[in-house]
This record gives sequence, C-alpha cells and structure tokens, in this order.
Amino acid sequence: MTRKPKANLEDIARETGVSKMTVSRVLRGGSGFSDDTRTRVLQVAERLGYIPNRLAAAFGADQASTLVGICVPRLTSGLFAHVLDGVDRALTRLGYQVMIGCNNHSAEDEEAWLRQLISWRPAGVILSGRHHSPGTVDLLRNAGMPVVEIWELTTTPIDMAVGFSHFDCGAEMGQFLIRRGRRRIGVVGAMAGQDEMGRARRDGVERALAQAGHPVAAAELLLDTPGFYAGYYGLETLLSRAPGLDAVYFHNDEMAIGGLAYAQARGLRVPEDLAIAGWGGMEAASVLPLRLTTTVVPTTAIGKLAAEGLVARLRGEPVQDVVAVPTRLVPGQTV
Amino acid sequence: MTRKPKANLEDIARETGVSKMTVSRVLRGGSGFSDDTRTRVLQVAERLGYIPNRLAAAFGADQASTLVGICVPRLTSGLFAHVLDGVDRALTRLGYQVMIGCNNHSAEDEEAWLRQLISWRPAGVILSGRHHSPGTVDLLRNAGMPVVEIWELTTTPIDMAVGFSHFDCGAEMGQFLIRRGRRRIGVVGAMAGQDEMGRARRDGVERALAQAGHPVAAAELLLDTPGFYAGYYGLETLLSRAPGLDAVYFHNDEMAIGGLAYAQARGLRVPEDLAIAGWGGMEAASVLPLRLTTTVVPTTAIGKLAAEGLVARLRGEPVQDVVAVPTRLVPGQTV
DNA sequence: CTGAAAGCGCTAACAC
DNA sequence: GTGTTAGCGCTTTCAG
Repeated sequence: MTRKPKANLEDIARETGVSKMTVSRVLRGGSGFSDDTRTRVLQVAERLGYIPNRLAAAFGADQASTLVGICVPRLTSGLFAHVLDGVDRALTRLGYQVMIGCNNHSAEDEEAWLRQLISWRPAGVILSGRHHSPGTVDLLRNAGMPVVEIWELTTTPIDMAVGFSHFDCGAEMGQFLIRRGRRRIGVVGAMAGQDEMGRARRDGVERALAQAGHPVAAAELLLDTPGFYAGYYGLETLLSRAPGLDAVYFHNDEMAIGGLAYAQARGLRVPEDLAIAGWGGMEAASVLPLRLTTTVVPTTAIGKLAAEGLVARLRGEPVQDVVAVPTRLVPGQTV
Repeated sequence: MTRKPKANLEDIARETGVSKMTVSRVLRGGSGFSDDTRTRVLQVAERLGYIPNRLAAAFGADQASTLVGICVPRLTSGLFAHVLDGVDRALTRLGYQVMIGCNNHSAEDEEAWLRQLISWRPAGVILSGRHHSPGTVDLLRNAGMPVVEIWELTTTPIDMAVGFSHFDCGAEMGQFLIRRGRRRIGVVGAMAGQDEMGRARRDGVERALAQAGHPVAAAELLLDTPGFYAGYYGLETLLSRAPGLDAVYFHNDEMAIGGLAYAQARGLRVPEDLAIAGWGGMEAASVLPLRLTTTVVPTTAIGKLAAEGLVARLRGEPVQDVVAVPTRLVPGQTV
C-alpha cells in the first residue's frame, strides 16, 4: 500500500516553470503573482490532481492547523448528537476539521484523549463540563490554544465557556412541581457518582424542594446509563420503596419516557396520580400520547456558539468569554 | 497566542546526554538501548512534559498517521450515533484518532469532506453508503488507503464493506405484513430523492407486496428529515388520501412512533384498525405502551467491525472484504 | 547498543 | 511579481 500522493508543490512548479513559492501563493489565494501565472498554476494543479499536504503545512507553520477537537461525555446521547451537529456544521463552514472524543464521564479518559489530540497540534478544543483533571488543565494551559468548555457553565473558564446551569434547571423544575401542588416528590438518577451534571440537576431540585419545606421524599440513584429501560425500572424500584409519591423528576427525557411507560403499565394515572418531569427536550417528548413536561436545552446552538467563539478567538476577534444560553421549562401534560 | 510546546526530542536528548534517535526509539517503545538509558530518557521526558508532535512524525514518515475519518449521512440520527460510538471505541482502543464528517445525504458534500480529510493524509476512511461521486472514487483510488463502506452493503466495494441490504429489510417487512393478513398497505418515506437507503427499503417493500399480489396501496414521500413530527403528519396526509389502509411501513422508527401517536390521537386501534411497522430498532420503540414492530440493525457492531477491519488491513492482516451483518425483524404489538 | 545525516512538503522571511 | 534560503520535529537509513 503506497501512500504517496502523486503531486506536490514542486511538481506543479516544475511543470509551470515558476517556483514552489509562487505556486504556494497562488494555491492559497494570496497575492503577488500575475493573472497569467495564476491561471497556469491552477490548470497544472488541476491536471495533476494536486491535494495539499496539510500535515506539512501545519507542521512547518504552526498557524496553519485547522484541526479542532471536541470531546463529549457520551456519543450515543441524543442531546450531544445535536451539540456535535452544531459544532460540525459551524466548523465545516469555517474551513476546519473535527476530531471527536468521548470521555465516558471520566476525567481520566478526557485527559487521555486530550493528550492524543494535542499531539496533532490542533487549532483549538471544545470540552464538555467544567470539571477536568489537573493534568488536563495543565496540558491546556501549556498548549496555549483556544479552549471552550460547554454544557455546564462555569464563570471561571480555562479560556471560554458556553452553557447553562444544571443546578438551576433542577431548581426551576423543583419550584414548578411545588407550584403545581406536588408535595411528595421523588427523584430517579443515573450513572451514580459519574455524571456531575446530572448530579447538579438533582442538587438543584433538592435545594428547591427543601426551601419550599417539602424535601425530596425518595431518590433512586441508578448506576446505569440513562435510557428508557433504566427509567422504567428506576421508577418501579422507587415506587416499591416509596409508594406514596405524587411526582418524580428524572435524570433526563429518555428515562422520564421510560418511567411514563411504567406508570401506565402499572395503571397509574399521569399526572393525576403521579406527575412526571424530564430534562433535555428530546423531540419524542413532545409527540407522545402525553407531552412530557421537561426542560428544553438549546443543544445545537451551544455547539454552534462554541465553534464560532473558538474560531473568533483564533482570528483574534473580540469574544465574550462566558456565554450563558437560556434553557426553557416547557410544561407538558405530565405534571 | 504562542503555540509552541516546550519540549521536543532534541531537548530530551540534550538533557539526557544521548542522541535524538535514541530518545525516539525509547519513546516509541522499540529496542536498541540499555535499561539505564531508557529510564533516564523516560524521566526527562516526563519532567519536561514532552508531548510528541505527530504532525512531524506523520509528515516525515508516511506510515505514522493514526488519523481515521468517518463520514455519516446525519449526525443527529440515533442509529448513526451508535455507529459512531462503535467506531470511536474500537479506534480509540487501537490507538487511532477519529475525524468526523457529515454528508447530508449528498455525494458532493461527501467529496468535499473527503478532499479535506485526505489533505491530512489519514490512515484510512469509513464512508456510509455505496453510492459515491466519481470524484470520491478517484480520490480514494489514488490515496491508496484502506476504505470501508458501511451501512448499505455492496458486493463490489472500493476496498471493504460492512453492512446489510436495505432492500431486503423492506422486502422482509413486506412479506411479514402479508403473512399477518394485511392487504392495503401504505408507505411513508422521508427525504425524498436524497436518502438512497430509505429508497432501497421502499423498493424492497414494494417488490415484496407486488409479488404477493397486493401492491403498495398508497405512498407519502416527505421531503423532511425523518423525525417524530414528520411521521405524525406523514400518516395524517397519507390517510387523508387513502383512508382504507390497514398497514403502514415507515421510513424509520422515529417516524413510526410519530405515526403511532397520530393513529392513537385519531382514535384508530393499533394494530386492529391499522398496523404500523418501523425500521431501525431504536430503544424507545420497545418501551412504548405498544412495542413497535421493526427491524433491528446492529449499529454498534457495524461501527466496530468497520474500524477493526480497517486497522487489520493497515496491519497487513488478512481481512474479509465484504462483511454482511444480520438485521432482525422483531415483531412487536403494532402489527 | 548508539549516533549522524538526510529528507518529508510546506511556509515565513527576505532578497531581487 | 517572483525566487532563494532556512527550518519546522520526526523517522529512516546507514555507519559504527
């Protein structure tokens, strides 16, 4: 398997009868050459099927890297899929290439990925969450490249941040449940001890309920990844331990939908007997027989803003270090 | 913004009192150095916070690239998210880095992405589908790197292929519907004229129904991306034109679930009045009040097999050029 | 077991 | 408007 593409600048230069440098200038669309030269260079490049070697370009001239890395907790989450999509569209449009990573909610995995990424000397990096290993922070400070932390907002970013407060999401839903007259409220979580952001949402709801004088009545903290099944069985377990609940706040929409399925299978009336609240705003949530009460998160926008902020910084344009995006509690028919 | 990492091989060599070459050998875990040298080199590298420059490595020695590109039709599809996850896990484990791309079901977008990718001299590439632009095929042939085409199986791959037949998925579901006594069967599609593979499934179901003597009774081909809403309104439109249908085959599970919601909102009994069949096997489909009848596709496995095949080829190990993965028609409660 | 030399393809800096 | 020179950090090759 020979991996040597045929043509390089030198080949084009030889055929055209100019120097490598002139060819380089033409191909990068700069200035400093005649129209005639331009045309000839372009023709020869086309004929030779020239493909630039960005490895060489980025290596020779530090500036030239257009590689951007993005690391998310899970690739299979619908929410992060949309974040990725926002990032990818913006970055592709701006002429960058996207390297992905998945940290499995582990700071060590994130650091391992970042170490690999940095060895490619990327132009910048987008990370999820605000908790990183000391090693990660070190690497980033030394690399001296733009960094955007997304999803969970931090007011003291390594460099830039785009996100919202998970704690506030939880608190807002807690207050909403109270306003709707719920008093014995349970919580079903997932990925116990792993997902800092799910944890923040639970902290938020706990705080709100405690302040209202009706602290969380029961909590079921699963180890599983948050999916439909987990929601189904999570609610089953929770109710077996705390039968009298009148509302449950789920880790996310997928679990809430699973919980809803369980409630209906069990013959519970929703929301009369039991209110169900989710988080995230997946499309399915609004088309179920019962529209789910949930918090909608602007996933694609976060990805887009992160990508654009990163590129703005690269270009030396002024940027806002911390961008708070709004989430929206959308009352459905399940609370 | 200074982007120059501090230490390089030369720095380590100087501090350790050996040559660059020896440092390089140690760091890459080769042989040809004493234990003592090894220890000292490792210590100094650690102390200096050395991070290899793979740009230089890959550039200098063609072999060394560990970049692999993967391009999918849509980043926001749950199915492709799992494919991506399978690819990412396998590739990360094997020491590769993943560059993503999204072709929006457009051969031109795919080619544009590929051109960018190739300029980074990747080790290999994974594409979705078997239809590519002539330019794409050209680029690939000249690049001389491993290529895996996934998702829709082709028996004449550019290099390797991992997938299944969408046509057969449709045909199988068509036969199943017939066996279940359905006779007036409709179809709801999406991304008309764009998604070759959804098209193949429709062709399959059409063929099967025609052969059974009960050709497709009505079809609604939407332009939209296939989501819950599209399924909801797609069914509404279809039924308004063809009221007497007794079964509908949807582009995918999301749309089928949307359709199910419409049927229920409309007061239709499923499956008595109307059977609903999906495709894909999303998790939600099996936890709804009614388990959806659908075809389950081994998404993660496809990603994993594609990645492993690619790496096997890179390593010169024997590989099977065409790998057919099985799909499974799972009867639920909606047919 | 170790080192020296050459070169990968490109671009910045400077000269003409 | 165009060319020359030097060098990015690494690995391959060959010499000891």
